[in-house]
Amino acid sequence: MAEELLATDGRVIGERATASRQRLLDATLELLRRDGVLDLKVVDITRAAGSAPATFYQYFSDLDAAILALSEAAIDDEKPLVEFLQPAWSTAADIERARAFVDAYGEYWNDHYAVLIVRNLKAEQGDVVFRSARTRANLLLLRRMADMVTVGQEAGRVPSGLDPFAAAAAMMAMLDRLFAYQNELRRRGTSKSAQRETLTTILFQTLCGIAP
Amino acid sequence: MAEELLATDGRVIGERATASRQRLLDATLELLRRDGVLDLKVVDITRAAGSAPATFYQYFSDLDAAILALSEAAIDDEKPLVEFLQPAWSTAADIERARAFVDAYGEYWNDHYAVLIVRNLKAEQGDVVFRSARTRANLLLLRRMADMVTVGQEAGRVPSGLDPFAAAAAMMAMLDRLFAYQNELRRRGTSKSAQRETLTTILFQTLCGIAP
DNA sequence: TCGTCTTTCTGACGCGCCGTCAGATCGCGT
DNA sequence: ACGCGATCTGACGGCGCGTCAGAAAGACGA
Repeated sequence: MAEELLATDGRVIGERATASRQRLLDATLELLRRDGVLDLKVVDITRAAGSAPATFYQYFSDLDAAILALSEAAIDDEKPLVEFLQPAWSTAADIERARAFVDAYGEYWNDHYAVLIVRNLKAEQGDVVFRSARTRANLLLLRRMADMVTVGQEAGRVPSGLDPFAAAAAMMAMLDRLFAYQNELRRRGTSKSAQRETLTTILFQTLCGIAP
Repeated sequence: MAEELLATDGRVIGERATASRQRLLDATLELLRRDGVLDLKVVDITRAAGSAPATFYQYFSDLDAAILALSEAAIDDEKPLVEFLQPAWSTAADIERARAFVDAYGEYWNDHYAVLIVRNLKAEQGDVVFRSARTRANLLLLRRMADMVTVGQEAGRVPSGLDPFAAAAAMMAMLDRLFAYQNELRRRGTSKSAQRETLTTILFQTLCGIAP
């Protein structure tokens, strides 16, 4: 652990510098939450962190580098979610585990939405570095889900027309956007719990092949 | 039709001005495709359109306004998709219509992804204008899908745990990201047709309640 | 306590884009 | 050919970017 953090000039940084770097990251996250990427400015970040603009460039080559660092931090919180997916759901009783997974994913998304939105944007626009960050973040979950589909297919519960990995990706896509439509749903009078229940049902049915 | 287009100062614009405006929109779209939002600059747009920077501001109050105009244009191409959803799929034979819908949606997304990505980003970040644009674009489809779920529930094919509108939103979310994971899928060796088949199956099963 | 060396921070600068305004240019109607 | 509304533009002040040389802050031995 205690990764050897580097400054942009390549030198290993000490304790004080690490603290400064972290203050900059904190400020970046806060402003990203408040203003969104499009209005994110390094001057504002350094103002918020109480340092000079030049300091920012000592630790990050540009804004992207800082956002990427935040993305990497988010990955750590995604990994534990895989626990909900193994062993594979196989009986109707496993619906509880599906519900727990949906809840946990929602919480994860809620904690990190500001960063995840940007990471996904960059990945979709073809940025290789961000794409690889997303892949690294999602691959564990994707693989588990794909395995669940395969298991379900072997048991004859899941339609053989499903490509396991594509189905997993479809479910991730659905979850990734769990909150994208939240306001529309709220306005239509759909409660949060109805939304959660709906996602659970679709997920369970698709991955496990059993309609609750 | 032939909307009365306005300049930023409120006057109705004539033929020549409309052409200029359109040239600016075309350039905006092209650069949006090529560089993404984050690197989109009005100087570049006007350079590409062969006019002075000031001209841009004659027709759009800022970059957002131009992107919004592009979003509105995309809506027209989304509306026809509703035809695939009515009347509601009710028999196993309707799977063909589901497949056609998935294809059509994919094509629609392909034509407009650059704009749609930005529209969704803005909507997710709380921009009211863009959120309303997205709602207007999606509401027809969402309503139809929700109706299909209700019909399926009444026929006892679809789990009653599904909230019709939330399920529709989940399917839209999944489709919205049809291409977000495309590269990951391609790299894993999942063919385009397998992906299409998978989406069709999930969509059909969720909305219609029949596993193909 | 002091001097020196290393680490870390910063003020200031040149550059390029933003958004605005006053005035130039266009082209239609007569 | 002239006049006038419609349309376009060059130029400008302001601001954020990213860089660099050097200042400040600690660490450490004497």
